[in-house]
Amino acid sequence: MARHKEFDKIAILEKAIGVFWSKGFEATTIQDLVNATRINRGSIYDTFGNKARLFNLALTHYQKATPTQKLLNNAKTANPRKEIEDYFHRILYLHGEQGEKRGCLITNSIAELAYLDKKLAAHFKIHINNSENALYTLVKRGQETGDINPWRNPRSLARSLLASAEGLILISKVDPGNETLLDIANAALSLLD
Amino acid sequence: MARHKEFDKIAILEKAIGVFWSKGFEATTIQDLVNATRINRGSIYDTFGNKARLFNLALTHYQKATPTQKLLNNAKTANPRKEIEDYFHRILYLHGEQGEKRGCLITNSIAELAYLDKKLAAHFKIHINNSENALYTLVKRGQETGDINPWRNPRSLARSLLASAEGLILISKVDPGNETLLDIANAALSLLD
DNA sequence: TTTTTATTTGAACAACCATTCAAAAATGGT
DNA sequence: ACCATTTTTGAATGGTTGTTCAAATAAAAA
Repeated sequence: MARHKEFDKIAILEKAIGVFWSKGFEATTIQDLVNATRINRGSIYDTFGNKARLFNLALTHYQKATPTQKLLNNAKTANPRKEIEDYFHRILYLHGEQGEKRGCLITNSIAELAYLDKKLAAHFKIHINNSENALYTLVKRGQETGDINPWRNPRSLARSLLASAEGLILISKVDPGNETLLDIANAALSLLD
Repeated sequence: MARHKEFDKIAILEKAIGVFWSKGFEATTIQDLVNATRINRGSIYDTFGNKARLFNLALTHYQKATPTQKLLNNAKTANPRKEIEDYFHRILYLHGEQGEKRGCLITNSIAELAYLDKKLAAHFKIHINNSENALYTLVKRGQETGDINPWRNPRSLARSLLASAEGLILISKVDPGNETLLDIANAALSLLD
């Protein structure tokens, strides 16, 4: 055995996420990543392969801490209506007035790369499907307990909730007032009544 | 006076739009634009300035042919409910099954560039505000004629319609089934009842 | 036809891109 | 202390980037 790595892979990955999140994949240069991570170019390649692979790892790691991930974790157990409300409130907190103005890394990447990169597109499709299914599970359960309007088609409702969330995140990038984002979230939630 | 230009500026601009639309701003190279337009690099610079200026012109020209532009033109005169329904139907036609899978140039550009380029961000903000205001005008008019649910706040409703449209366009990029996009549009339109 | 002015052309530019690699440095096991 | 193994380092790679420019070309005006 021999020498250990001097840095924490995950800490580096999280710094890389920050760069990709702000600048997008194409606009991010290896030099940007060197500056942000403060490790040598060679170490980046040695540890993460190349820019595309690092981006993939960044995406996957980023995903673990999103409102959507919490939705996935809680879909089968949590209070359905409250969980959907919390989902929107987390999004509002993240992208609202004092939150991020760089949108969501996944949403940004879908817009930038889904048409060009078939492998990434497949990854994004799975992510969107998972989100839809988590919302579907919650809606269905909420309709059974009577907390959610039982007359709406649960699949359609799940899809439109997700679209509202994505639209909200996109619109948050032009920095509208907080009331705008609140209106969007509340209108989406009003579909539960 | 002397020589005329051999090419049609607008025809060239539309070819450039196609490239930016498919690849985004950063991933598009001048060489891509040379290949697509079949005019010389020098002519591109002579006619359009530089990449950033050409992109601006492309955005502005693209905007003139969007569903949103039609909304802006008709907001004060058209049948309010029908115009909003047509807005979503045009989006469905453009981004649905046999439509574009590259999303909307403006939506894509917001995701890619709004956080990085303050000038573009201001441009996008105006565009979003105009869209919201057109929808607001239509909702208000529809509420007066009784075609649209008068109990909903017209400003909130306009905002959520726009968010649904943006979400629909984003989700269309992962190529879901047509029913998914239809569900989103119908749920948004159900807010008018 | 000649002059004048604009467009077209292709080569050239420096800067920057992602990536590679051999040498140097460092550490755990013997 | 020494060896084996890995990480770290910094320079170098070849290709591509956006942009410029002087010369060649073409056409309207004289």
